[in-house]
Amino acid sequence: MDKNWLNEEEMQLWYVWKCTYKNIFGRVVKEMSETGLSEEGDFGILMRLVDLGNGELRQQELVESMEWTKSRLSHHLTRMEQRGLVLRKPLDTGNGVQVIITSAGKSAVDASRPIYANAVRKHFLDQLTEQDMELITKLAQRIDKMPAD
Amino acid sequence: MDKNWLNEEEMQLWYVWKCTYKNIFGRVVKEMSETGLSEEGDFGILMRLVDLGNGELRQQELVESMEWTKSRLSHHLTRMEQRGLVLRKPLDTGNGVQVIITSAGKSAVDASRPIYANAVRKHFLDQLTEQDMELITKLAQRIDKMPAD
DNA sequence: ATATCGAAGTTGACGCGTCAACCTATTGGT
DNA sequence: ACCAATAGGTTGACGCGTCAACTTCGATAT
Repeated sequence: MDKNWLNEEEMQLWYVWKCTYKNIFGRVVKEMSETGLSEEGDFGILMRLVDLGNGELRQQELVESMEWTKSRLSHHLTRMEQRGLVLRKPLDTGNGVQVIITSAGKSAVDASRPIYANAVRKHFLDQLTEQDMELITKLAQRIDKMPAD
Repeated sequence: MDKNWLNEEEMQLWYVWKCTYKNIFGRVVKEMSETGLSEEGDFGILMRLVDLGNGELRQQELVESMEWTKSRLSHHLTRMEQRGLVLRKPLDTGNGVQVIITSAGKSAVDASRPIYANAVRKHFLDQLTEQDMELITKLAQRIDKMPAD
């Protein structure tokens, strides 16, 4: 009963939680890989461009909506630009950069959407009972409320 | 009701789940950072060396126990060796490498254990209801049973 | 002995994230 | 008009993971 160590069960629960997350997320990522787009980055960005901005958004808006750092986004956009998924255009009205989806980007996100939806359903949503969903929502609220310290 | 898209609630639940994980894990990682050891890698390896092997283990045993690839472990050990946390010695009995914790490694893991325990409790265990724990356990079983495809 | 095969590790290249430093417009105060 | 501060982005270095290619050392069969 050492207060300074985790006992077997505590360790186990922590471990199981991490594994479960990684399994689910890993499976979704794996199914997404056939689309050539990554789940968090590529797909997240392209989807936002289309759904929120009808094809284009300011870089700053993307940063806020994704809760990424500007650095991370900048790096990622550079890579996506090289792959021909988006292009960047300096705003004429002063500071700022407009991110615009290319036709290749549009095709990619269109093709990926059903695959994404299926993967998330199959590996996550379909595995949850109604009660599970409620618990997850409540847990999320509790965690959100906690100071990150 | 497009079967090929995720609707608002589905999207939301998936998002919330990912955020919750990242929040919890991120907070634990952050508290660990003051120890100079990473949670998954450094601490996981050192802890296993001590608890499973009384200070040393074969690289292959580490690989199995951590469920890492040998490549990942090799890279990580190279970095840890450079930091003076472990050292590697070729086995005289043929193939294989023995990983041995250094005194610096031992001190580091000793000092980190309580910090780790506190962080996991504070940000994870203490936030869970009995019901949540059950959810996690049951979900894990369901997920494990599923073929990864 | 020899050829083969598999187990154990290493290596290099690449994509991803973070961090700190930096650049350059715009804005607000005096 | 001028100076400082801030907002918006970029860049370079570094650690981390993955993947594929490669080495090296047994074990096993012939």
